[in-house]
Amino acid sequence: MLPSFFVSLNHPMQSINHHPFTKGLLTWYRQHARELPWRQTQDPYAIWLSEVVLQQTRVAQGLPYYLKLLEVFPTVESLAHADESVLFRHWQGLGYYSRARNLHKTAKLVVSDFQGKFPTTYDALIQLPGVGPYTAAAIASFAFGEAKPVVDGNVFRILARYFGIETDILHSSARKEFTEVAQELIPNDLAAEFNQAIMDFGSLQCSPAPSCGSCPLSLTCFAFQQKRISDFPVKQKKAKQRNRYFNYFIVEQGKRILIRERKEKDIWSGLWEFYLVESPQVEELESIMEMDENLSTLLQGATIQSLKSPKLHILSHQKIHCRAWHIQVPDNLDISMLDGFQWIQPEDFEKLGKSVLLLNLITDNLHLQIFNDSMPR
DNA sequence: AAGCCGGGGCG
DNA sequence: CGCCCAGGCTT
Repeated sequence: MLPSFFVSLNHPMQSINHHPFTKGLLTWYRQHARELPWRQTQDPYAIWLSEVVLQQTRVAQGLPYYLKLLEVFPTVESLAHADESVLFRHWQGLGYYSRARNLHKTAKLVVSDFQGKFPTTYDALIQLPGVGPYTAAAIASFAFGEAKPVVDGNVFRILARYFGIETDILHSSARKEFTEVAQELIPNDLAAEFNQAIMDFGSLQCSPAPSCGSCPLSLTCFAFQQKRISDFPVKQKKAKQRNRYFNYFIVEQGKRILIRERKEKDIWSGLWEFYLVESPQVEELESIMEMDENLSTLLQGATIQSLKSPKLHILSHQKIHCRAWHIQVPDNLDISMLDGFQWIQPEDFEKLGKSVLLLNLITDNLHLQIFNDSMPR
């Protein structure tokens, strides 16, 4: 849904789109258009080739590959009849190699099922292997003038800023919403130009670090007017789930246990925990001891037994793989206080804040003498 | 809905 | 050097 100042078109066949965004964009493009080789042709084969090469690929990186591929495979027939290994040889270094496989598939398909002529509509193009919503819209508009808007990262960014669209662009519903907005903006008689324009505008003017000072659309741009340029597009921080391996040691001497407060800039800061050794992966006890000098010292003359523990603790952005051991240090062993650690009576430890992982660990091991009657269930 | 595929550019 | 890129396919 466009903001209210958008004058909605009454019928879809209207030929001129008067929206200030569209007018400004096209005016800008006529002064700033990049000269790119695939813009000199109407050949759907060359356009398709360029679009596949440019998927997830910067123009500067894809350009030499496009030129070479078009030279080696000037027609869809030549590509269809080529040995796939030859195609891969020329794709080498470009990445995303399934693109090459699908390119060959589609070339053979176009030759065998379509007499070497590419389908001429968005709906037919999107059926081809390696042709998704973006590429189908690009070919349909550039080669056949169909008024389908391309919606890529540039378009998400530009429309989010200009209209102040708060939708998370990583959300599954975002493509539909942004496509609907773009569909209302694209002029039926200038679809190809509009699509080329919005790509160049995203690359040259409304880039991730935009040049608003020289932008002809800034006067009507929501993000610029609100001084909220950095707020758009809204994009959920991808909280990559990191695997971490926590090895907890319940170190006991007499009736007391060794604990510390988490103070670093990390999860559970301000909460309390047992002696922890974090390892880069699952490790044998011997390896963990080697990693930690203090632990080696503590273990001299101590009895040790492995504990039941929650195997996996899932946080929004981390997976904690947990193992635990119980260490009983002889009363007569003198342990100089470890830096940052302190001894505590279990009943006092009960009063301190702990992570759910640690609470689960305790609950799983209430049979330990040290926890009897001192910890809540 | 989430994971995977690859390079290069950027701060 | 970690982060980003935002297209299409697979699971």
